[in-house]
Order: sequence, then C-alpha cells, then structure tokens
Amino acid sequence: MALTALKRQPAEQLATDALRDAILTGSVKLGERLTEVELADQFKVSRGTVRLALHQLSSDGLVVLKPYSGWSVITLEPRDMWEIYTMRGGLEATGARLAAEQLDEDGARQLEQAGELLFEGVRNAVGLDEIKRRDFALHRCIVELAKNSRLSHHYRLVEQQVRLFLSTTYSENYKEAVIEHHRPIVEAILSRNPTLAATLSADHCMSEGNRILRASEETDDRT
Amino acid sequence: MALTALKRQPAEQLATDALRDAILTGSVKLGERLTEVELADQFKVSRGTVRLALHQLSSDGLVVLKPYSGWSVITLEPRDMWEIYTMRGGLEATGARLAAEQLDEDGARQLEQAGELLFEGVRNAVGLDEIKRRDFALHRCIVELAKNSRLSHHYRLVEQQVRLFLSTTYSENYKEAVIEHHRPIVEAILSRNPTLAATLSADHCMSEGNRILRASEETDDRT
DNA sequence: TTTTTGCCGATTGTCACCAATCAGTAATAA
DNA sequence: TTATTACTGATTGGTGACAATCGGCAAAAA
Repeated sequence: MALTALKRQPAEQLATDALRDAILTGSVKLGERLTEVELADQFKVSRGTVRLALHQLSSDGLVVLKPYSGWSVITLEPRDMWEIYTMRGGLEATGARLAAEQLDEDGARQLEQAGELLFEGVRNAVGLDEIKRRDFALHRCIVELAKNSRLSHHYRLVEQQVRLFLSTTYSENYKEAVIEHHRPIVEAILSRNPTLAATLSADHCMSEGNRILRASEETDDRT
Repeated sequence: MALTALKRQPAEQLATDALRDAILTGSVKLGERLTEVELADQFKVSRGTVRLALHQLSSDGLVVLKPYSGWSVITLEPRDMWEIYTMRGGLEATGARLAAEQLDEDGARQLEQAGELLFEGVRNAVGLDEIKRRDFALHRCIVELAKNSRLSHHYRLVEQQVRLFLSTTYSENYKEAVIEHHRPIVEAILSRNPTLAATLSADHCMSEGNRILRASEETDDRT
C-alpha cells in the first residue's frame, strides 16, 4: 500500500488553467475576442463554468470584460510594458533583499543550483526557449527565498504578464548578457548583502524592460 | 440637458462589493464561515451570483475555499502581518521612487494637500478613524503619483489586508508619531529625491509593521 | 438628406434545479 | 470492544433555461 494521492481537479480549475495556458502560449492572440458559449463548446463544459474561469483570469489581469458586451484578451501597449517591468523590478528588489537577509544553507544551495543551471545552459547553447525557462526559474527561485507567500503570489501575476509579451518579442543575441546580468545578483544574495541585491535586481529589470521596449519599438517602426 | 450618467451595477459587482465591505469593516469576523445559500438569501440574489462574488474575493485573498467543503474569511497570524507589511513596504517604496522621479506641478499640489490634510487632522485632534482614513489617503496618493495602474492595483489588494487587521488592532498614542513619520517622505518626494523617498517609505512601513506586530503580541499575551 | 425611433441578433447576467463530494454518525460485523 | 461499513445532512460543483442589455441597422419621420 503505497499509492500516491490522485488529485481531482474541479472543472472550473481545469478550464481556468487551460484558458490561461492558451493565452500565455499565444494560441489565442492578444486582443482576441472570447465568447462564453464558444469556449463552453470547446471545453465541453457549461457556460457557468467558463464564466467563473473568465472572471478568475480577469482578476489575474489577462482578460477584460465589457459588461453585457463581451470578453477579450488584454492588449499590451508600450506603456503597459513599462508598467509591468517597473512592477517586476520592484517586486524582485523586495524579494532579493529579503532573500539576502534570511538566506540559510538550504536556500543557498537552491540558489546556486538555479544559477548554475542557467549559466551552464547559456555556455552549452541549449535552445532559446530552454534558456528563457531557466531564466524565469532563477528569478522565481530568488523570490521564493524571501519566504513570503504574498510576494510570491503577486510576483506570479506579474510574471504572467511578462510572458505575455515575451511570447511575441524575440531576441537571439542577448544570450551573452545573461551571465553578466545575473551572476552579480546571485552573488550579492549569497554574500548576504540585502541592499546590493535589491539594487542590482531593480536595475536588471529596468534594463531588461528598456531592451524589450526598444525591440518592440523597432518592430512597430517596420510596420 | 446636463444629467449625470447613472451607472447600473450588475448584481455580481454589488454582491462582491457588499461582502468585501462587510469583511473589511469587521461585520463578518476573521475566520468566520460563509455559506453560499445563506449569503444568497441575505443578498436576495441567486447562488451563482454569490459564488462569483466569493471567487472574486478569493482572488483578492480575503476568503478561502476548501473544495466541496466551504468558504471562510481568512485568518491572520503574526506571520501574515509580517508578510503584508513587507509587501506594503516594497510597493510603497517603488511608488515613492516613481512618484519622485515623475512629479509634476499638479502632482505636487495633490501631495501637499493630502499631507496637509493628515497633519492638520492630527494637530486638531479629529477622531482616530478619520486620522486613519487620511493616513491611508496619503499613502494612496503617493502610489497614484507613480502613474502605474498595475502598481495601484496590487497596492489596493495589500491595503485591504492591512485594513483587515487594523480593524482589530487599536492604538491611541501613535498620533504624535504620525507627523514625524510622514513629513520626511512627503518632502523627499517634493524635492524629487527618488532614492531617499523609497528608503524612507520602506522604513516607515517596516516600523509600522513592527509596532502593530508588538501590539498584537501583547494582546495575545493577555489571552 | 438627416435625425430619430424601433427592431433584432448577439452576448452577458441571473436563476433554480440536480449531481458530486465531504465529514460525521450510526449500524454492523469481527 | 474495536474496526469497518453504510448512511445522512450539509455544502459546493455543474448545467440548462430565461431575462437584461448592448450595438448596429433599418424603417420612419422631420
């Protein structure tokens, strides 16, 4: 008798996750219109269930509802990118500060591991998607080390929005910068320097934000 | 013809707001159990509507759902207070920094006004509730000056949680400290010093958090 | 032509009913 | 007695039908 507990998922949760995933992977586009009946048909659940899912995602800031009129996936203007990256910077700075203040043996090990995984990936030139994944994982690791569930929650929401336009914005040649951007942050935390860790994190996000903002402006110019 | 647009509110919104208000004012207690049917009866709406409202408040972190079992208002341990005040500090620091960076004539006027309203209230000894209101208003004013809708949104959520245990934690004798705590922050922003504004804001929240944490520990000791 | 009015299809908003699940209790068997 | 099973009430999970609202279009009036 050593069976793993199988977790039932209520349909509302499944629908929410499925739709969220569809939005984040870009299989439903930004600004696309969503109707409750159509989604209900596709997911093979009732409208009420879809409705609940949509409201959840609305709280997460991924879709918006115009009353009695319709749902649609949010759109992202340059202004939104600024907002999102500013938020990310602020939250990560808080996270990095707390992480550095409270770092223990176990946390140090996790952080080193997450960092090394990213750096190793860059050196061995694994796929760009994989690098992105490890990049996100490192940032998330830092935030988790703050041991603040509310911070983690808010950060997850912002991270989602980052993914949202990262799925449209590409960049092959920023790989080299990854190591030099992240290494100092990791080391500041490992050496338990809260102020430095916070400053570096905020700056890193700002420069990332500016880089992506510039990239998207170039794209806009072409059109 | 100069009639103000009357805004119809869907029942879901009304229910959400009413329940939120009931929780924040303490007319439903922390940890109290909530059933969908009972709420539906009281609000004179259907269960589906209440259900939607509860899910919304769940996203806001005010209530929690144990699947197939029941809803209840969240409870707040000392650990939660630490989390909340840490968050608040981080967000306000970000807000204050941005406010100082982008301050314009109009913003400066609003900030001075909000500050003066609070300080004047303290000097003239208006009610404690009124002081709290003006205190919140000043903090909110600063965050709004950052002109970042996402920051405002996240801050509102955290502010709600602050109210949640401020409704149970009292303190008559912190009035004197109010001016000396807030004045420097306001002036740092007015003098457009982002770094100082951020630091002061974070420190202010931390000390507030510690004060309330101590107060609640004393209360716990008595029981 | 221009403005107003009424209509219609699409979509969300609301409701009442039934199903699934949980937690505690009583009945039953060892 | 003790452990297992079956039952029961309460609560959430899910569905289909109906009502309210919106936006655009066509008909009618000016």
